[in-house]
Amino acid sequence: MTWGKRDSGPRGYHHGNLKEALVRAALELIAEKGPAGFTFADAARWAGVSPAAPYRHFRDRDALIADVARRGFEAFAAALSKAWDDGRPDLMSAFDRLGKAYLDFARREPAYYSAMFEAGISPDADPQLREAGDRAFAVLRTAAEKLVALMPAQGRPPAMMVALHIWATTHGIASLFGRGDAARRALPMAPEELLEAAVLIYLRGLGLPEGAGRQGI
Amino acid sequence: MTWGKRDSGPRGYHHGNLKEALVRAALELIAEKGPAGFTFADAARWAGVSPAAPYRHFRDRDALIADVARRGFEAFAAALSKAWDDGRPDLMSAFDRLGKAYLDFARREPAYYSAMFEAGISPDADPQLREAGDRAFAVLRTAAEKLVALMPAQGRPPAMMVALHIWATTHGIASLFGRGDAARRALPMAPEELLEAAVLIYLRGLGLPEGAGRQGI
DNA sequence: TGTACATCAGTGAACGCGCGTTCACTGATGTAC
DNA sequence: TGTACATCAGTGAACGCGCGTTCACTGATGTAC
Repeated sequence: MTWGKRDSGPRGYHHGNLKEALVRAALELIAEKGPAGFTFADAARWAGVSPAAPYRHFRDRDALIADVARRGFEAFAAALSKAWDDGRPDLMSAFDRLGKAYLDFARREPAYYSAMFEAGISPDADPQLREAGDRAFAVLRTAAEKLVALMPAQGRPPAMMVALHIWATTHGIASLFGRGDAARRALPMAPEELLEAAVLIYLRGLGLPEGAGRQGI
Repeated sequence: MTWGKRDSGPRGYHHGNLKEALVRAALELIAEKGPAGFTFADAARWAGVSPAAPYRHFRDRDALIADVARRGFEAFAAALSKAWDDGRPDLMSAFDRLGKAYLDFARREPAYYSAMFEAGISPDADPQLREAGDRAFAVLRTAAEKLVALMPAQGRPPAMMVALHIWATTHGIASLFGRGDAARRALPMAPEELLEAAVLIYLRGLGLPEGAGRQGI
């Protein structure tokens, strides 16, 4: 993707799409310097616009970041949803894809991921933000439900708990090892392998019958 | 703890312990406003000293944060080590204590935890920082080794991997749910319970004989 | 189809502010003899 | 024990800078008739 500052041909007095441009500026700048390392004025400069212009679209810097986070959650939910694909062709491989999609998103979109989880904005600040976040989590939760349903009815663990376990482990791996930035720990294996092994062990621990959820079973 | 700005009696021209005071100031301010939300000048003001004074002790703001992170890792290693207590009286309860100590540290010392994991400073920047970090991780790793040693020799998983799994899960829970600050997700159970359940399931999945590592076995 | 007008989305200059950093300085402390 | 001197750890004033924010303004766009 090559979002230039002026890639949409000649512009006049009006930018035409400043709101979008500011969001892109924020993403660029967060990716470059971290969520705390960019300013409102920076974003305006990046978009090629006067420092007063952003105020037409966002109340302040936090509102801009919140909007970035919201979009991030939406993209995240879409990516997870696509990977999960309703559990096709079989639960286990869908589950595997889901984890990889999670790590992939964190690595490919570190700016979104930062805005979503590390920028210190509360999900309760904005209902739309919260909804988008909930929608992303709902994918994990649905997957956990399908998985739990494979198990014998008695002794089934709560799907919510399973979803939270998977989320925490994946988020932990992503934030400790799975990012492009420096400040990340080195690993003796790929984050994807680490995650896959963790999930396999965990699911075995849940008592999921070996081979359950595999195609043909 | 009540670290006042001038709690050590009357001071003269010399502060006497400015380096320590600056570290405390950083902790206070990080806890208040996040790792990005404090400035060198802020720290000086907090310590009751002119804005030029900190330069006698730290090259710049990053050096101060790195020092805070190093001390954090040292305190962290000590806390984990104490909780682990060489696996006494039995491995499973020591393991349980270890996880709780981890979460407890993240909650009780959010400023340290932020500086260690979220301030964006690379562990490679400073050898002492790296060593302190390694020492903390070594506790987890030792615990994982002892645990793995309980298993039959063939099919033993690598202790390193087990340590990384536990670390990632615990870090994930701590950073998603286990902190005092806002911007954290709500949970239908205590982070400690969530972690304990995750570890139990995981260990079962590793094929650890039920009851192994319990006292009397 | 033209035209008058309202609204929208930018400008650019200005402001007060706090930050990081440097500098010559000075009071306090430690040490050699 | 006293004194001269070196070193240490602060001061305080100053600088240039970029930020956030406001303001009256103006060019561009949309719409009623």
